[in-house]
Amino acid sequence: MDSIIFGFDGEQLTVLLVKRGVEERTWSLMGGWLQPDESLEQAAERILFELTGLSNVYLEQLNAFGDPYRDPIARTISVAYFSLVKVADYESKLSEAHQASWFSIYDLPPLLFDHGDMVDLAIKRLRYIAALHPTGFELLPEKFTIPQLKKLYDAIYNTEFDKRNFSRKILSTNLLIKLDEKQRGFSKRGAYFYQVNLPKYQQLTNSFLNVIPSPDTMNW
Amino acid sequence: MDSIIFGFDGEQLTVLLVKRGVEERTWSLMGGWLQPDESLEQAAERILFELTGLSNVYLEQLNAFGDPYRDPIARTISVAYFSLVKVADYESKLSEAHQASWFSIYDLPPLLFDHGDMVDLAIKRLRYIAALHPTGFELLPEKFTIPQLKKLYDAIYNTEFDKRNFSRKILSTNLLIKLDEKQRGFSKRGAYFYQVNLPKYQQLTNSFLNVIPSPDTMNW
DNA sequence: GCAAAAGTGTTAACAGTACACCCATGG
DNA sequence: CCATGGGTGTACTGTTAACACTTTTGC
Repeated sequence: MDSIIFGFDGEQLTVLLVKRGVEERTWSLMGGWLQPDESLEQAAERILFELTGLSNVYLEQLNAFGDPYRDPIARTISVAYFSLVKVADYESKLSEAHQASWFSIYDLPPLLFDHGDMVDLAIKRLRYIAALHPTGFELLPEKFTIPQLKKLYDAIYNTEFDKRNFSRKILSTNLLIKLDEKQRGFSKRGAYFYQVNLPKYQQLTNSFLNVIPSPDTMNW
Repeated sequence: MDSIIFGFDGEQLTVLLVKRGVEERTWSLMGGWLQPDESLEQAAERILFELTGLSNVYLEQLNAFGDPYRDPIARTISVAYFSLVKVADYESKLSEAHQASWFSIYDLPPLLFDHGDMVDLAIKRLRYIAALHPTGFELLPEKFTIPQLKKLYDAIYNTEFDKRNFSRKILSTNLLIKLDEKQRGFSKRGAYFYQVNLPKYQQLTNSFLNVIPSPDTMNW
């Protein structure tokens, strides 16, 4: 069981890596073993919690990896999960037991076994999901500004979105609630904070894979 | 390892089920065990081949299922694959060793273990994928007509698409090559056969998960 | 008062939707 | 000659995409 943990530091989309193994020379994904009475998802939650102290986090099964030679020592199957965490919540909760560190997805070190493939696939999946559904909030604090959200999407897709179209599109979902408060200290004018309309958002997340096109609405 | 095998009989979207287990009283998905030197995908291909004699088939990992009590006898993890097969190719290749039979997805018998969940998830995934990418061809013979294709999509989504809009959308992908030949015997006028522009299609399939939105092209 | 980021509106092109008629042919 | 399914076109509507100027405020 391995975990691809995504974060966002305000500029870069990042992945959390640890030093693991006997030699502790190479970086790897956070991982662990499935316990006898755990479901896969429970194990993924536990592993995430052990490293970050976080629970109630966006978590999704990515894929099972089972190349017979992926681990040169023993034949193992790994089910990879990926999660989106709010880096601010995490901060110092980072378990001291692991040497863990965030890396930009555009500047990763060599990784153990097939962990590089896992990260690549996770990035693809994240891009895929985030393009179809408004998921970005999962990587931002409770309160965030539209420019922050745009920077996140810029980072995910390594591009630059048009801020006018971007904010129109986001706001048209009616998923964001504008707060009276402004972000201070970053820009002179200050940007309004927003927060997610949680009930509405959760209704959506439950059904990402449930969306059935109505007649003539296929989207090729 | 379990396999959700989809087919299309011209009217209904169907799933291939077998009688398995000691008592052979309940239906189940086709499954098998991973061999020591096989990758997951190789195992899925082998299992599919053993039952249907087919290879070179659309095959995709669905999910790993690992509820601790999914199999009441032993703790097992199952990686489920789903595949789309051309029923016509298959026909009598059906291995006699297994009692196998096609069921409409709208009329399934009770299934072993969590196989019902697997099928449900596979149907969702198929709907999801087919709405975003032109995959339907995988379930039809080499040569097929537009009305056949429309019937397939009607069956997948349990709805009725508008034939004018449907054919315009399909043809606008430029993925279909019109043949000179007409289907005879089914309708009086006869419908033209088409076949897939394979190179173009394969380029696409390789990148279903690679599609990166260009700026301002997110699709919420 | 100016630099830097926030915020907002308009237009043109395109895609999606709804809808109806003619065509070819076997019987 | 008529019933059945095959094939096509058009007008309307909504969405996407491209683009530029004004506002606020810390310094």
